[in-house]
Amino acid sequence: MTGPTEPRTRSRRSVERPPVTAAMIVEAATALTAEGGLEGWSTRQLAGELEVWPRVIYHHVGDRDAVADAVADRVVGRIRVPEPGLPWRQWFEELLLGGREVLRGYRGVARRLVRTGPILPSALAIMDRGVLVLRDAGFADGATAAYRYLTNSAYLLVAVEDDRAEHLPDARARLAVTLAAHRDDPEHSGLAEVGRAVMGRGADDPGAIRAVEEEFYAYTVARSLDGVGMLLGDRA
Amino acid sequence: MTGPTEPRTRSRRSVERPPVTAAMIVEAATALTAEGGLEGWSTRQLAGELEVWPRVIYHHVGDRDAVADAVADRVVGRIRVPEPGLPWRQWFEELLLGGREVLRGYRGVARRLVRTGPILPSALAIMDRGVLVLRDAGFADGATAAYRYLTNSAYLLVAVEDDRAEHLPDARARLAVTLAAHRDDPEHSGLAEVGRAVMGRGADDPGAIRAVEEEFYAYTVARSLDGVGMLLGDRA
DNA sequence: ACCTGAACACCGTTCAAGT
DNA sequence: ACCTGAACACCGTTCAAGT
Repeated sequence: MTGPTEPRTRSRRSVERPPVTAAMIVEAATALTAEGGLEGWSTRQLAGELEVWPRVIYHHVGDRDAVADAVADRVVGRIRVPEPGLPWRQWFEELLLGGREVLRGYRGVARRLVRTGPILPSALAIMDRGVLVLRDAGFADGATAAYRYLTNSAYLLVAVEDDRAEHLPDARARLAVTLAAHRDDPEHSGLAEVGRAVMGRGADDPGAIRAVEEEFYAYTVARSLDGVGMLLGDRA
Repeated sequence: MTGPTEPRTRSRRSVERPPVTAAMIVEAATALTAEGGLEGWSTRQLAGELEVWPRVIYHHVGDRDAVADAVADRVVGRIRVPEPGLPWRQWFEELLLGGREVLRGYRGVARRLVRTGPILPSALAIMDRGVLVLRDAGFADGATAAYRYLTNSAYLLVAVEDDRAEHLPDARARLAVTLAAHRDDPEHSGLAEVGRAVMGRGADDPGAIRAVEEEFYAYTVARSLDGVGMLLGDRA
């Protein structure tokens, strides 16, 4: 109903401010993503942030999907590509542990990264290096599959972490209650096992939760590296 | 504006039809999910399908999230739990390959399954058996982590397959073009590697695409089983 | 208890002009 | 070329009654 600016001096933006550019739109969208995730803002909010009408977004960048792709590309571009020459296992440990730090700051980008893959130019650049690292390590024809497997494993786990943070802040509590109900239940001794494993940690303290998440992420990366490592005959 | 029925005889549902129940709502939502995925229907469409006003959904089941949870629980309940007594590796191969068949019929459920985990009663029942299988195989305290890792690896991959089917029907073509541009590019020899791997397959034919997806899913399951297997000292 | 209408506060996207 | 207004066709959810 009312325009995007509030004092409504009508020509305020066009007179007092530089014209909006595509870069400014992506910049603002990236900031909104840092706050509420890639699905946490609307095109209308983004337009409001820049004090323009929604139509301007379409003019400079495109629809919501195009803006989201641009944000994802920017964020993935911040992932540091490890030094070439490192042993393949260490190269991927650095990429995947470092990548998580970047991606978790922009919820929803991990999911999009895995979905679109090397369609994002920044993801393509990383893949280029990673496949070479694996080829040099002796994976031969299997380098592409191994690369997809390793990055999928890790970044998909980041995507679930994002999902849980976004949708179910109380899910841990619900789960704890469910599992506690089966603790010492002889009919479901598998669940009792899980219950003991989950309850042992301080499930209340957010710091402890983060530590458990990080531990499971490291576990995931390690198991996946072990899994592809066996293709080389690495039986360490 | 107009009511949910079209002939608009106003009392049609209440006179000619049995009252709507929670089970009917979940049934209809499951059918809509089979058609367009878990995010592919709205509460208003669901109400329209049952020829009632949207408010009725809330009365019997709850909000959109509650309906989606109920659908996910129903779908996960259709996953066949393998025989106990199978070797652990074979038990998980059957669970994860069979689970994919069920989940792919209801796009979006895999993502929700991984996000909510054993909060879904049907997922809890499977976890109960799976953790026991791993404990009996000798994983001891590591059974819970191994269970989460194995099911995450597999079902998260199903979730991306769903995502790609839903959001980017033309993504394969875009990727093929991107990679083809770097084929035989000496500056990006890693990408050339990928290009050769991707182009080798008939990327046009949908049957070939499905076969490639299935092959990568089997690869993922195998590598993840290898990865946790190393924890047992399985160096086959 | 179950359902009807209608409303509230949003979406993404597009049309048709304006400067 | 860039931006304004306004509209179109949707959302999920809730209010206030009706039977």
